[in-house]
Amino acid sequence: MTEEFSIGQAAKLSGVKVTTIRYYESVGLMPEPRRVESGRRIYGQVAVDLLGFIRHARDLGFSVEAIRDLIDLQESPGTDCAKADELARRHLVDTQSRIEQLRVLERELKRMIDSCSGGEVGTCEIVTSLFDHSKCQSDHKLKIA
Amino acid sequence: MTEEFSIGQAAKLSGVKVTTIRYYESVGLMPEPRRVESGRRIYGQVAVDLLGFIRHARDLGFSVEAIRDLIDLQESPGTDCAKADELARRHLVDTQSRIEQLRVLERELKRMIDSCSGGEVGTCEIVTSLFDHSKCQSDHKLKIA
DNA sequence: CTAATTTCTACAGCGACTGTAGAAGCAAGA
DNA sequence: TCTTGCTTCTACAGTCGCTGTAGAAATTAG
Repeated sequence: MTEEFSIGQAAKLSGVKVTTIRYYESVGLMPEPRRVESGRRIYGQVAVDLLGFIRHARDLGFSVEAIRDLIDLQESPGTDCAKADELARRHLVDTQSRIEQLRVLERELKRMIDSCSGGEVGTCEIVTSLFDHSKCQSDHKLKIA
Repeated sequence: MTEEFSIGQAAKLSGVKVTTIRYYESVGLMPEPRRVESGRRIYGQVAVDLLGFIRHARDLGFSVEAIRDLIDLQESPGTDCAKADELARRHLVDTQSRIEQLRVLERELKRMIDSCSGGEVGTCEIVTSLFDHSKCQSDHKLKIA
């Protein structure tokens, strides 16, 4: 006989919080589980594994939408995995460009902090350089994701 | 006589969208502007500069809360700039740790993509490694900010 | 048996906006 | 003058990925 878990046990086993599990169900990422007579959810090992999959993918920064796609893929194991590859690659590209953005911010912040010599706000480089657009190259092109 | 700008002109000059300007006003980041008789907002150069300041700070990833602090500081120019320095430093630390997180993700995504040799989803490394927890070191410790 | 914990539903809130709807103002061309 | 089309106005809902709240019912531990 296969094991059955309460939502709390599933949460502990998968590392996904109880409330988050219910949220995933509400947005259709998790299938609706069976219930005991009183209405409480019961999960089997398959559901717990799926939760682990979701958590792992979220840890890797995949959006819920992307995870939905990955689950769909995973549920038709005969398919070519080009789609999964593409999802991962796109996500990699996103990640890399986000890193690039943040590195520009890092440089600019360091510059601001370095040129702040203490003293008064009126002459503080950190404050004035925010007003003075021209000192910075990191404008417009960047979006904070 | 000082120039006056409509919200649309202020938006163009500052690079902050019209709707976003109204949003900043609604959360108290921008002061309530004067209005013409019909109710339309009018802005002066000072307000436009402030919008530029806000945009620049947002581009640098400062939260609206942090910007509120920076504006308060900037409005009392006799103060010591230690607070601004601290805000910038904390933001730098946040930025750097975010970069570190993303680098871990980048490595893991690359590993997944490299080990995917095409073929079927059932054996695809991208899908299976999401199920197989143990292959990855980037768990639990990371939070997607 | 009681107290504590878990679970349930339904809804509001977070941050930083963006989008929608419907009304009113305003400038330029026919 | 009329019309067309742009801008602006308010107020509210939606985005994402949850988290927190309230109040009730079920279960478990002592």
